[in-house]
Amino acid sequence: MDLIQIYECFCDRTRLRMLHLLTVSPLCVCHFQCILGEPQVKVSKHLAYLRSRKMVVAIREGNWMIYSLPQKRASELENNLRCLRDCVRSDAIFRRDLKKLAALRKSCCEPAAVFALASR
Amino acid sequence: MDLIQIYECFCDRTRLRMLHLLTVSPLCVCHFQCILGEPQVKVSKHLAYLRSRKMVVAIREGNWMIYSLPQKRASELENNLRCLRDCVRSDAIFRRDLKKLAALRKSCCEPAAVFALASR
DNA sequence: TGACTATATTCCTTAATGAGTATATTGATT
DNA sequence: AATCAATATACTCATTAAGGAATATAGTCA
Repeated sequence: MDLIQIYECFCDRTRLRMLHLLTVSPLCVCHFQCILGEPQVKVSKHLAYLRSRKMVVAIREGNWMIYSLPQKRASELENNLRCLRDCVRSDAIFRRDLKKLAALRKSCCEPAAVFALASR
Repeated sequence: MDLIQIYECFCDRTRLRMLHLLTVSPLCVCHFQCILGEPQVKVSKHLAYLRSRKMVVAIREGNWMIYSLPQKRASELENNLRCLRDCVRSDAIFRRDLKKLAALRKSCCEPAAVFALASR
């Protein structure tokens, strides 16, 4: 994997928050919409961007698309994701994202099956 | 310091190589030209880009401009620079850059005073 | 089949980026 | 003052990015 591509993916705040969330659990589009508070188009397009660069993979589950980090990740990606988590540990927005995610995992509407996949 | 800005600076290969080199030693424009094999404009403009985002600082030394990482660096920057060095440890281009730098430090033409500053 | 839900894609506009060419600036030297 | 060396800036062009609005697609369920 090309380092530059990783940084290109990282250099938009929305994508950064998405990737950060994906380090915790696979998620579907509606989860992102809900947690990030961003419109569907925006979420969907950023996911397409990430997908085209092999930073995430997607599988369909009925009506839902479940996005996750690739099973097998280049070490550069691993390193940078770890670094990211480190850097945002005390960042208000990223912390709130994690909280919202935790809440979703309990309360969740529908595609709760998603979270079963989190056992990677 | 804003994480996004860091990644924006990181997402061009020339800038990435520059920052990587600066983790070793302050350097002037002509050093970058020589090590990277890129024309003066390109080097100069990328340095301006980095400077405008506070990723590097510059001081004048006669005809030369000496660029270095800021003395006091945000922890995010430190983390990411460390991560970068880690990621490129076995990368051919980055390794060659380091070799060329080492060579320059011995043979160097003129603004050798630069390297005295490396004792940070 | 037809409506519905979740998601993706297209089109458009605006702004930013990267590279090259030419030119300007600034300090040093004679 | 004139010249030179090192570096910076302005201008132009092509490419990419980001967002919004509208529309398309693909599964699901009655």
